[in-house]
Amino acid sequence: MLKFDVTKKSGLARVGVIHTPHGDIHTPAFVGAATRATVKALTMKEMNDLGSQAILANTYHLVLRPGTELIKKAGGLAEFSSWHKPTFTDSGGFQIFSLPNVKISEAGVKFKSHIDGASLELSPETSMQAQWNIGADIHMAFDHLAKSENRHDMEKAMERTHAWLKRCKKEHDRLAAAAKINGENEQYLYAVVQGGTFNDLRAESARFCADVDPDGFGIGGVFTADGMAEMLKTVNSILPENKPRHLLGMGEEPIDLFDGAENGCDTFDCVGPTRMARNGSLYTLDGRINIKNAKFREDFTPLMADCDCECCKNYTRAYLHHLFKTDEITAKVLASIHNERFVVRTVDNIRAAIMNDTFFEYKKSFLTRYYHK
RNA sequence: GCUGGAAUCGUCUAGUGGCAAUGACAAGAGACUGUAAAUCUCUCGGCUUCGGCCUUCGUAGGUUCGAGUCCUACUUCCAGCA
Repeated sequence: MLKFDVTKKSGLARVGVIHTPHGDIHTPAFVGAATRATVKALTMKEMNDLGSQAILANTYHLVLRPGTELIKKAGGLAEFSSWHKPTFTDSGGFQIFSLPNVKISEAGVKFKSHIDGASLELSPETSMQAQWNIGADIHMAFDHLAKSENRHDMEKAMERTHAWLKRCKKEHDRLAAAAKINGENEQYLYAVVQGGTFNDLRAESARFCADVDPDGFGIGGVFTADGMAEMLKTVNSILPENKPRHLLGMGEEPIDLFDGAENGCDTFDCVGPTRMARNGSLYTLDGRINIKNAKFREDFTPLMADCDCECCKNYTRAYLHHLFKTDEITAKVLASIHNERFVVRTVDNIRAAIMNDTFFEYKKSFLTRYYHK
């Protein structure tokens, strides 16, 4: 069983430590999105230097390339990618939502590879096997994200997620037993709570997931912050306190990190910060700026005065503007370092604030300044 | 000097009688939340009471209901020949 120590509680918010075979994660923590076993535009050294504690890779993408057997041969995700810290994998369930031409049945899901059109299937069992090959410390159960916000569809997707969760757990336990015999690292399973915007379904899903007794929980299918805090309150009041909770895919907007932590989420992952960075949208304490805007052409100040990242310590807005306008690779590197550092640090600050009982002051001052409210 | 060819929106470019005029780039702005995203969208002659109006395809004339497109002259550039 995954070891998780809660060291401080304040309402639903808490500070804790997740102990994995690749090290500890001090929570709340922001987990870097490393879909294809890399955080786009960044080296693992850069990720390490900017204070990242963990990364999350995607099973679907790694099944396509390079193949999960290869990653197993390399010694697992951490060895393969040279990220010698905790790792997560997402199950591939998100691709049900994001890819076209997906055929879903009780057995599993048929995809067309977006690379060469080849037919591909994932099921609870094959996703678990793939994730064990990849060898991340923490796996997500293979879940069904509904595309529709229609209650009937949402309920169906939730029920399927629950049925699949039982199969995930069974397969995971089987693989865990085999790994134990072989003396391999333990790997852990998070159940994924679904239910969309319907809090009664969310509550039902939370109870179901808790009963399956996984190592922790993912909270999935959240696409806007509207009603999120209330939903998390519902879910996290039901989930057992002694297991970690991961808010899947949220963190592009700082308010989501605050609302998430306040309502009992321990880890976050989001592609937003690095994607924003590659597209020139950069975080500052006064809100996001588009560094490509003409007004930054002769702005010789740092991107963000109070930032301790490699980018802000060494370069000006005018230089970043120039790198973006000339489409230099370094533009994306520096921007990614900054945005990733910004969210990692924000969540680190949230952790410290919960610890010091200053969370609400910090939240208020941060959000007031960031959103100009 | 002669003979061809060419001049179009910041740049390159489409256009061979109905055109404010094609495409790309550049420029300006916006979007992005478990990454089919180093991606995508919009604007890009001026004015507008959003119906239009005005000014535009090297310059000046001409033919025509109508000219970026045809004719004449000129200017500039390119190629070949001297």
